[in-house]
Amino acid sequence: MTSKSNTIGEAELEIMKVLWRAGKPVNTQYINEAVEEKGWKRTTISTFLTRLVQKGALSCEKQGKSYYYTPLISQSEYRMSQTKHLIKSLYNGSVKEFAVSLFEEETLSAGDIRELKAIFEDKEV
Amino acid sequence: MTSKSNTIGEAELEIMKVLWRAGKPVNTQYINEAVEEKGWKRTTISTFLTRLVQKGALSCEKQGKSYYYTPLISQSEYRMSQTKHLIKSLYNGSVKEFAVSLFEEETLSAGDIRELKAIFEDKEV
DNA sequence: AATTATATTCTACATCCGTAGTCGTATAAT
DNA sequence: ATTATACGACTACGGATGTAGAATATAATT
Repeated sequence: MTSKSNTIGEAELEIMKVLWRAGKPVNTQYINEAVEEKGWKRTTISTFLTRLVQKGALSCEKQGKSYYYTPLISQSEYRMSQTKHLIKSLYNGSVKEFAVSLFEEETLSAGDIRELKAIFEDKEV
Repeated sequence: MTSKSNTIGEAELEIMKVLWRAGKPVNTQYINEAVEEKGWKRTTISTFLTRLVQKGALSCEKQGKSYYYTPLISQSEYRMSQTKHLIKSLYNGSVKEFAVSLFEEETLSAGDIRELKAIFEDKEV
């Protein structure tokens, strides 16, 4: 048991996305600027960072004067885990049900589906 | 503002699933039996039901002595909304990115992918 | 060094969710 | 009529999360 809650909240996720996009360790200032449009106070962002570090989602390291943050969970790992969780919790773990649903329900637009179809057909498995 | 939190929790979702599976209004007793393996106390289930009604996810109606519950959100609606949310929040809203990721990352097994491929190829869009 | 600007920590609070105890009432059994 | 049951309402509580003020530490500037 990792004992980590491992749950990244919606707001916290926005921070992770900044880090993933950056692709390199960045400092608080960078993050602050990157999420400026969210209208969060500095201390709010700070709280998120602290909690993410506590959760083991980020590591931070002091370089020079400020802290630099690095994701310990990669975007693809996170995507995977969330997608799996969705399929498990809503589709009885059946990928097939999931796929069928992508079609049958209007989850996706016709364009989306054409796109998907193309991708799948191209792919050699 | 809908003022509804609209967020159905993990445990609450289990109740919804029972209702969806039932396909008809069922009473508390039925629900209690259906989720017996969860080991929840009676009052816990009661709380979930109350909250789900408050959230507008269920309606309840007294018939005879007990309440009968009916989902106000269908399983497919819920599946859709969750899937969309996932794609939006993790894949920049791009279905393409999502699909690519289903392949590239090891989200799905080779078998899963073959299955998907088959489904998509069969489908006329 | 003293002052000012800036960053980080600590503390706080409301809400949501999982979980459940208690109480009152309605129903059934004795 | 009394007692045992079953069920729904109300209350509670801890942890997670979103949000941020206050206090403190650190760095920059005069």
